[in-house]
Amino acid sequence: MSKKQQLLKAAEAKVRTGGYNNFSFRELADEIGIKSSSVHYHFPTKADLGAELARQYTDNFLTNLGDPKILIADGKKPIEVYLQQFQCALTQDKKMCLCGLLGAETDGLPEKVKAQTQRFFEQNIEWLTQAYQQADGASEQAANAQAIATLSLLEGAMLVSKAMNDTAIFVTASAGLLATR
Amino acid sequence: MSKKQQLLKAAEAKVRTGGYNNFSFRELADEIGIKSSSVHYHFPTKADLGAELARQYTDNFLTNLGDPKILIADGKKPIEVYLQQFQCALTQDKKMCLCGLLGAETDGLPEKVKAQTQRFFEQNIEWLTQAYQQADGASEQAANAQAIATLSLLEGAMLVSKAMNDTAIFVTASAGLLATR
DNA sequence: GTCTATAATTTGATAGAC
DNA sequence: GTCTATCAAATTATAGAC
Repeated sequence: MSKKQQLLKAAEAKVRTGGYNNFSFRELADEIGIKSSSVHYHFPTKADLGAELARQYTDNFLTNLGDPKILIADGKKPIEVYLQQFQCALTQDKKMCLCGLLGAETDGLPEKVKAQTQRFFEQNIEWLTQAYQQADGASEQAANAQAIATLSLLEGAMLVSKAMNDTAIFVTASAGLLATR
Repeated sequence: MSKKQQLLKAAEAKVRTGGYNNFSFRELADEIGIKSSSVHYHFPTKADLGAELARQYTDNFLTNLGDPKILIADGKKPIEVYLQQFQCALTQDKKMCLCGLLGAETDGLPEKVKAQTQRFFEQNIEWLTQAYQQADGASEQAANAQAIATLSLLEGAMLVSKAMNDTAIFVTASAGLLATR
């Protein structure tokens, strides 16, 4: 892995633990064995690093999800896949969603970090809207409303699970999403 | 208002904007016209201030809610009252829930701040559990699960609304809570 | 790409006078 | 309760050598 990717990986862990103000260039540099001045070679400013972090996180998240249409064609339920991805982020990494945390502190972020964070939510709502339209045959308006509710529930479930240090909370909170109606 | 309360008020605005690491004693002191060293008279350490902030926020939040039993006796629906309180926090203050933000960054917080943040969630789940039991006649187990889902949905709805800078998101996300079933 | 060196600022905190 | 003075450490960032 390139030094740049190592830096982003280290930063992701810090931000997902305590937010954008919870890491410094020196800490990241120490972790991967270079000097803080070298970090500025890869990322001129902290805002640049934060924006790239949110950008990659969003792209990876959506890539891992795949296309709702293809999931259905493969006999999978998109909402189950989506829920599973959130649950893995919480139970495997034992950390909050990166963009969930950044979104909560959005008004305290540099412009370019805020913009990339917002993109995460836009694209997730778009994905979920398509999923609900194609799986349930819902109208676009109804699917969009369901998408917003689902995204909110899952981000909130992660947040409450973290706050109470109990991953069972996530399972309980999200159980309703899978209920057949 | 005492200097101590003024400090807490200033700190609340900062934390609800950008998290626990988004304020300094100097900034707070400047805002209310004293020196940073005087802040240490009121709060020995930053963790002390943070813990007191979360403590008061939780107590005020629950006091404003009132007793679910009495709300029902007054002909009000507890869940509507609860939702309204979250919505006001978002639309009037234009800020995230204090403990929502602190909860998301819980692993980056001093122990005593974490403890007070956790208390917010415990007491909110307790309140909602009682509300669901008394309003819907649900079993304690079912009411508890509904409580967790409702709290998660509302914290998440605030988070997503903030991230997308659109309060309509909150309304859409929470609309399902009021649906008569 | 990485280093040394350094600058300018901020931060949490303390000692002691008034 | 608030102040002045001060501290040690941390932070973001830059200049220039290798």
